[in-house]
Amino acid sequence: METMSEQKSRLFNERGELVVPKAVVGRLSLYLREVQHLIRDGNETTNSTELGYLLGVTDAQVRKDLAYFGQFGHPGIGYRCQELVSAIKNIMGTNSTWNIALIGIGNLGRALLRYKGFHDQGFRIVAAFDVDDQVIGTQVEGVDVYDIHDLARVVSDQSIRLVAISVPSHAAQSVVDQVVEVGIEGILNFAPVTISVPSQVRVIGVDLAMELEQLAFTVVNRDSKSEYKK
Amino acid sequence: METMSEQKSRLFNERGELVVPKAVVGRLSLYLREVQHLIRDGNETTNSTELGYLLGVTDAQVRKDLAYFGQFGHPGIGYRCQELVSAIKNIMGTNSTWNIALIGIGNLGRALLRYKGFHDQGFRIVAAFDVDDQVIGTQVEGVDVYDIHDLARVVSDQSIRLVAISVPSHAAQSVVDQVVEVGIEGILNFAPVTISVPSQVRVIGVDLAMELEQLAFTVVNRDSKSEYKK
DNA sequence: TAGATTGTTAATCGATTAACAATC
DNA sequence: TAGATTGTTAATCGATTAACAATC
Repeated sequence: METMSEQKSRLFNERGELVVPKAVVGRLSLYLREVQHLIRDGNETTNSTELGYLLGVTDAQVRKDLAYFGQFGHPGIGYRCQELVSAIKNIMGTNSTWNIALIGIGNLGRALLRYKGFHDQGFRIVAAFDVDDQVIGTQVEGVDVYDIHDLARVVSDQSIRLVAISVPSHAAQSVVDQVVEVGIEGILNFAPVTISVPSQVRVIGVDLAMELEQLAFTVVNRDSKSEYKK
Repeated sequence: METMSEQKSRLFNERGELVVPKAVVGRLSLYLREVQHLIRDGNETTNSTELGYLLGVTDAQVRKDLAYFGQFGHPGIGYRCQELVSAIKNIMGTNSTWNIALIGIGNLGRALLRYKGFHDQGFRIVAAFDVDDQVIGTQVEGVDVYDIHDLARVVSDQSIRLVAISVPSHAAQSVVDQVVEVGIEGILNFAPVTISVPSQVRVIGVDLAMELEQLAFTVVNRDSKSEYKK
């Protein structure tokens, strides 16, 4: 591909494999969040030492992480906050808005519908789905609730590529199969079960009980040394 | 410490530092979840190959991960599911129930109060806190809602060591300071901001918008190779 | 210019995998 | 016993850090 952008050629090697360590991708979101806060606080520029301090990593790591994606630092100056935010958003694909479908209007589903944080980062829940006749056809937080059977049509009409799934565990795999069927590319799964998808579909699982478990572990096995600063 | 248990002596080195890689701790919860499912499906034993398949890691890694904490496999047989579950729960500190306080009764807070998944894994939200006079003194999902000023008393009365914080971002640090003040040991932070705590307090942050960002990245930068199986 | 800070290379550190003797 | 599978060592692989020439 001769027309491949410079950015892409940095992210992939000759075999078409993503060459950015997974850990770096995780930190990218954190950089974005911190730089956005710095802007809100009136900062024009920042630098690897400051960002490293905010994230609890070394300055060398900050520079190396960002350098995977191009050269947007300025020697002697640092990183211009606005520039950095828009560069990271470009990399993450959040410079334009993503339409999201939410499946499962239980307590968590409703909380997600009302959650303001998504919008600020370029995500918009534009459709909700459920199996309960009581809610189908109504609106929740201004979002239409559809029968899950209308999935294909709504996904196509609204150009939806990502879904959030907040259905009971026992229903999760069946819902996943349905969203995969209609061509969804990424799934945010809140059901505490492992789901199977074809290799071209991406899944991120959020298991709230598991997070508490991790916390319990770090508290129980706390020691003198490790410092979780920030 | 002569009386230190064998388990503990495996987890810490001579300098009192935790010697288990962070990544292993993350997988421990996943092992627990999968083995519990295997039990539900009627399995008595499992093995490193099966667990590796379920988690998407190698069999060697499963054995090495579990071996950090002791020898609970049986050569020629594998791992007895019940045994493994209770071993992992012991390690994670979830063999007995943890009392949790929830701070911030907004949409997400209410969803957390109603979430059934915590209880199954040994967590119980026993008290909720807010600043809104309308809800203070009432019950939500059978849980008393207190004024945040009663934090010290309730935390002490109910032996609360962990809190979940679901307040608006701008209020998060102030709430954190208050829970630290009353001796809370671990914080699950749902506010999308970095918070500061003294080094003895543990924090895990869950940022829902960030999870969607990660998902968007993997979808946008998808390539032929990487397979996120399961 | 002098001072600051990047991007990148090479060295270090840590985590994963392969292989296999020990064990049931 | 033969077959299966562990726990562990050594080899490999990948990620982090230190150092510094290049640059503003």
